[in-house]
Amino acid sequence: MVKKQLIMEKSLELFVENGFESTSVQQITERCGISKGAFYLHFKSKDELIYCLIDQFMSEFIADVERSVSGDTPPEELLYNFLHLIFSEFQKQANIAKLFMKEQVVSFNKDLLEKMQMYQIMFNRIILSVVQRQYVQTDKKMHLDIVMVINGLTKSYSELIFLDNYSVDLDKLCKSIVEKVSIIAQHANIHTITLDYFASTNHQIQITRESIIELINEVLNEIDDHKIVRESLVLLKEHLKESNLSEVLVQGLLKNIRTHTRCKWIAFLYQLEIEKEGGQ
Amino acid sequence: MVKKQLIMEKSLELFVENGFESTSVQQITERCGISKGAFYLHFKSKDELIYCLIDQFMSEFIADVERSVSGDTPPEELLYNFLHLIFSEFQKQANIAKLFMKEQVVSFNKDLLEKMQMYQIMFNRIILSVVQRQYVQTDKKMHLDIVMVINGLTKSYSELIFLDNYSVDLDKLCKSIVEKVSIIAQHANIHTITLDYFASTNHQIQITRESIIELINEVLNEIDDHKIVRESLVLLKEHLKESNLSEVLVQGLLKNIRTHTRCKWIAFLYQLEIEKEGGQ
DNA sequence: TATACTAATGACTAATTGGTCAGTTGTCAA
DNA sequence: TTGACAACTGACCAATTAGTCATTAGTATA
Repeated sequence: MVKKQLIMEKSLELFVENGFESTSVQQITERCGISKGAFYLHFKSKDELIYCLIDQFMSEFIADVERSVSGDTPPEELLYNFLHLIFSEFQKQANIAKLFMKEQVVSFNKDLLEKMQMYQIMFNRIILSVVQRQYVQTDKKMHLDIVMVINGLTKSYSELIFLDNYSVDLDKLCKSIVEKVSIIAQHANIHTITLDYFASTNHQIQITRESIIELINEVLNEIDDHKIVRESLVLLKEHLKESNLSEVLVQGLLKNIRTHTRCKWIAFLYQLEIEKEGGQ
Repeated sequence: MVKKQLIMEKSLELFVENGFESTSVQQITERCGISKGAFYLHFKSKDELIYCLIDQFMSEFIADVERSVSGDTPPEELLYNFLHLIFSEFQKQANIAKLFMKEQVVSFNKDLLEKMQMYQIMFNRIILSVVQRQYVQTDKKMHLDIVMVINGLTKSYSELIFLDNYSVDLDKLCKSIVEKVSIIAQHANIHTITLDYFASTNHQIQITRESIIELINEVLNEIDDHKIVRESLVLLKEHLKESNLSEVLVQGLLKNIRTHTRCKWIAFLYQLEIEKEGGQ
């Protein structure tokens, strides 16, 4: 399995350097010092590689972001925590962050495109929930515009830092963005986006119990170690079908699996699903 | 020459649909209903096509932007004018605007990359000059951060409107952005970017008299009609070498050529060059 | 009609692409 | 030493690519 990681790392470098389309499998295998056949031992196709690369990063990333602004954070620290996590995660995974900034949606296959869209929506949802909690005083009509401001500032500062290699003090940067957003939340009156935008994009994302079960099965096939994680997953899967566990037990099981990187995404979707059920 | 325009239009469509790398010359010629040979009658290579496409749009775009915030605009309207021009220009040239948002710098050849970088710097300079004039009261240390805010907001709202097809009232949108930026200019205190960033990027852009003369010669070869434009260009070229005209005459000649789309860029660079000279 | 010219064609090439698979290598246990 | 097995190789394939060029079509002038 270590070779698979090697391929992912080296190919990521090449994608950042030359773009996805312009990087050939040949180039990847050369940089890895392996043969072409070895590549196809680990990935069914070049498309699967890019899909893996993005999915692995994004599922973990979104789940981390979600946790950084979870219920037990004081409302006034939400945005700061959110920003800090994003920028430090970008710093840790500089290559894939750059790939996201440079390469855009074009030229990805349909599956990946849909997935990306879903991540985008989830991301916006998280930001919206941050805004709703941190800026309770602000008129709700402004909330979506504030989401746009956060999105825009994050984007332009990210590019400055990671593409232009401008070095800043992370703490100061986050504080400065929080300051700007807070000022706007306090004083701005003109809003341009209405909730129908979110409504129109939200219904596109379909999380079903079946899709989560499928995901769990996938992960169960992949991990062999970690008895606790395996058994928790099995129990959670059971619960999805039969609803045979109390809430507190489910929360415990979710905490069990969240430590495993491959499960963060499942935990996130699971939480969303049971919240949806509870709300109805 | 009408066929060249056809190629540019149709190829632009395809680039937006599939990306630059994934669009083959074959596809372009098919959509145009012409043969492969005909394509290479108008463009030396596929690279030249994309270069033309971007350069033609950008040179005109930047020059228009620059004019929209020129000296005779009341300071309090500068940012509004700037934003309004950008968004309405994007609306007019929706396809190429989308291309810029979707396709990023990767996979372009070196020449084009340098050019793009130059445009980016010019763009930032224009925004900075807007900020400096409209927000004179604001601490200068905040100016670059305000530039970042404008950049970020423009970017995220553009994507919302042009990629997600969210329709908004242009006037209201611009007012809302101006409001946000003004609020930040008034209240924000934490700044994260220092002028050394601009200093470090600015020296990269080298406009020499020779390069302007070269540009003028290029355009002279391309346009046959328009006697006034031709003669103005020749006189301006002379003046670059000999400095034989008074400032007021030069300004008049610049006004003569600015009406011609292919000359807007030259006029812009020329203005920059003579200002540089005057300042020294 | 004959000539001269440009505009346009599309079969062609050489190179590269993603992907395959018969065969080789290395590493175990028996 | 043998045999079984998985990891790995790289020559190979069909498809596609950007770009070329001998040929043809169309048109204006003589």
